[in-house]
Amino acid sequence: MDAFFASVEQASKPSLRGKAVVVGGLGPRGVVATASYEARVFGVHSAMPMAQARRLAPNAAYLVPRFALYRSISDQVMRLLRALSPLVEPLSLDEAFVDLEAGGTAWDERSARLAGAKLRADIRAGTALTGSVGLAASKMLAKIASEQAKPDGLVLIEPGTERALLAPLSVRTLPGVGPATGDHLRRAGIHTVEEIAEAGEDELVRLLGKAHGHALFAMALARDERPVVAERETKSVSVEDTYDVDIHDRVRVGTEVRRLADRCVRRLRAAGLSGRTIVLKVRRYDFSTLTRSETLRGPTDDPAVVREAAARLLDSVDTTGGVRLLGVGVSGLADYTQEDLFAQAAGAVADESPQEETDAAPAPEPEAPAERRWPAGHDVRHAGHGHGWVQGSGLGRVTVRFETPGSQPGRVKTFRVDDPALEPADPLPLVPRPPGEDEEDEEESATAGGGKRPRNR
DNA sequence: TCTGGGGTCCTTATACGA
DNA sequence: TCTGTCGTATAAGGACCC
Repeated sequence: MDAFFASVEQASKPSLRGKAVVVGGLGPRGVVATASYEARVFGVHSAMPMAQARRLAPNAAYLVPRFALYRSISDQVMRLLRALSPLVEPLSLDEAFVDLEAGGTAWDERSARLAGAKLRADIRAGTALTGSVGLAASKMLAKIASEQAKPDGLVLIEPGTERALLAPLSVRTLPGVGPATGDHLRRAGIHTVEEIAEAGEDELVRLLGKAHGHALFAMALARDERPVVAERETKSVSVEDTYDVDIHDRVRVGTEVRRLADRCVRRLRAAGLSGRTIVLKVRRYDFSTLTRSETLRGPTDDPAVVREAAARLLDSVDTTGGVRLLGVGVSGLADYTQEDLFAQAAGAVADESPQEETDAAPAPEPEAPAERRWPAGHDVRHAGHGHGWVQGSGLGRVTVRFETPGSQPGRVKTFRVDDPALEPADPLPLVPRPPGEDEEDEEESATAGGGKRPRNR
């Protein structure tokens, strides 16, 4: 999908169409998740600090991500993909590999182009969004093709042309070559894919190590036999928070770690998993990151056990100077939920207390700041004016634009944050549902994260 | 106002039992 | 009995991806 989060927001908010839209964390330490193509013109891109984005594009619309909505649209698109083949490998909410041959959907260039074109049309009809398609003989090449196809295009790499096509490209186009490996190669005088091939396998292994070296050399020769795998098992579950200001108080650090442990266990249990290894992550004031881990004698999903392990791990960490991020994770997963006697014995019987605080919004209670109660971009309903979305809030006021996916760009009105006529609302479908076709069991209605969740992530 | 959150995989060091 | 070695777990850190 093209600029997925930003495109969803534009589709759901007519006044933002054709405008620079930036979706990401709005706090002092937020980063950009997705920038619309209009915003990219200003140099804004993913992973950029929000502060920098605001300097580059001060007039863009800045919105917090609405994952529940994106997930429901993602599910819709993935369903279209699974109609093409049972072999669908999602990479994220907005990207997936499909083995068209295995699905019997395509067997040559012509049939592949047809399938790709139809898919793009179906996506547009079903979601009002554009998606790009890359068609090729391997995952790596399909991925590169889809990058070239963006936005709103289709690219097919013809068999036999692969190596010539790769040769002049930057090493950074190959999957697995990021900033560090890119620098490494550059210092060795290797800038293009062709130069990787010329360097030879031994040299690459010497430069980058065994796994990476062999893999990269194969990629450079357009050799990639990795199969499309539909179901991948989850290997770890973790949660982490970056705090708006560094935490110095050791007691506060302890309570945060406990909260994170509880949240992590809730996710673990929701997935029907338990795990043996508990991991604590600490990012300090200077951005140095360290992890401490401990492996239990058996898998657990007991909040008290995880909490106490995390607390023990914290004991071995120096937090003077302050911490900016804390995280708790569980790995070494077992897919069955087993009450483990050893692990349980390790934790006191002070079991079962973490039933408060739902996974989602961290309790926007009475005196929550306006920005928390009315997050920018979220939908609302006003008794008199109908459906709209929060354009901004603060100082006791909330500004709402009244429009819906199918309407003309709407009007803006401002209310007091405690106006009783105003209440949060669920997102509306981006495409009007054809009458008489209520979607049956898969009813997820683009609402909050309820309902079933994909087995992974 | 520098730098999110959720993952995966690899490398290196160390400990330990056969 | 002593010593080296081999394979496997564990722990910590890094790179990468979306």
